[in-house]
Amino acid sequence: TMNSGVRKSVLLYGLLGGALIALLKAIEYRYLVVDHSVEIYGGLVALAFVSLGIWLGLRITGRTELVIVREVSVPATAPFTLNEAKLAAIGMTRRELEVLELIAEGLSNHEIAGRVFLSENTVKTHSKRVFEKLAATRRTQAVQLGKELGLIP
Amino acid sequence: TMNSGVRKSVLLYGLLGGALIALLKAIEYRYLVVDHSVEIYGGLVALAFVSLGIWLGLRITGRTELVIVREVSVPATAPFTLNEAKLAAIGMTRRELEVLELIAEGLSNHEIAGRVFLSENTVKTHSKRVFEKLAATRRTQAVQLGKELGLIP
DNA sequence: CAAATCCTCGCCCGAATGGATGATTTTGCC
DNA sequence: GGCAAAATCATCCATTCGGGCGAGGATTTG
Repeated sequence: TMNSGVRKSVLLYGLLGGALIALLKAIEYRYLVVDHSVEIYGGLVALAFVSLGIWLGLRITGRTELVIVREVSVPATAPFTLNEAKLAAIGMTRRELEVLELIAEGLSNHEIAGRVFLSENTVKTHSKRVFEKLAATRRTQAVQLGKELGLIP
Repeated sequence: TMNSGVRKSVLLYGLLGGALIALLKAIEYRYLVVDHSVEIYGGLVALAFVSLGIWLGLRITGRTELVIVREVSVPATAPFTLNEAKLAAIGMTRRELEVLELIAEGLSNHEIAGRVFLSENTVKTHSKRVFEKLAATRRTQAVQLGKELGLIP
């Protein structure tokens, strides 16, 4: 058991050592090796194993990124998106919605007619349909319901 | 310069090696050392440096805390706080504000009268004052202005 | 093409609302 | 207690609004 571990290590540093020797030879450092062969060899081997250890250490621990998600509450003025579903569900047309919006702005039928270039009677017809579809009997009520349904801001 | 680095390494593994040898002696592994001294010694040194490397690797990386700040758009139903300042600025009374709130809910004067136990005429008087102070001529307009001024939700 | 839907406009009538004015009672405060 | 502000109620009148009914034209869709 321990024997195999030792043999593996021996094989490993033997190979590394051989490689290093070859490298040193190649770059003409032979004289150094001759002079201080043991120190140089040992030092380089130590350096190599330290590097290996560092690599292993980084490898086995993986990226221990501690992810902290900090959620910040933002006031967020809901930008208002028209509730198309509700719009279709109650069968309200674009023109009717447009009239409802103008009613919500506080305009009279006469003013709305002037704004969208319609006769006052037409505006009355549209508002009438709006009331029917919203089940309202007053414009203030229609506005309230329209807001609740997300049809107007 | 390089000399000092090498000397340091030599000193380091020299000391470590000595310590290991002492350790081995103490635990009666001398016969092994005698037989395969070079292999055992090198292997143990390699093991030591690998351990050092692993320790270093873990040390230098530390725990990288990755903080992610996520802006969560809270529905933020602004709890609505009555704008007392505006209220006082335009001189609107509590009763008048109450009537304005009910108008905003879509109630008729008759319904409001029933709700707050007033005669319809009184409700009309209050709503009239509300219109004066808001410079409105219609209840839908008064509601719109009231919302803008922060008098009603 | 025919049917359906939407948009447009008109008329009538009753109910609701807005505006003006006045009066009495209640309430808060000095 | 007395004053000022607020709240209450009323009447008259004009305008607006809501509801019912009808109808013609434009656009889309089967």
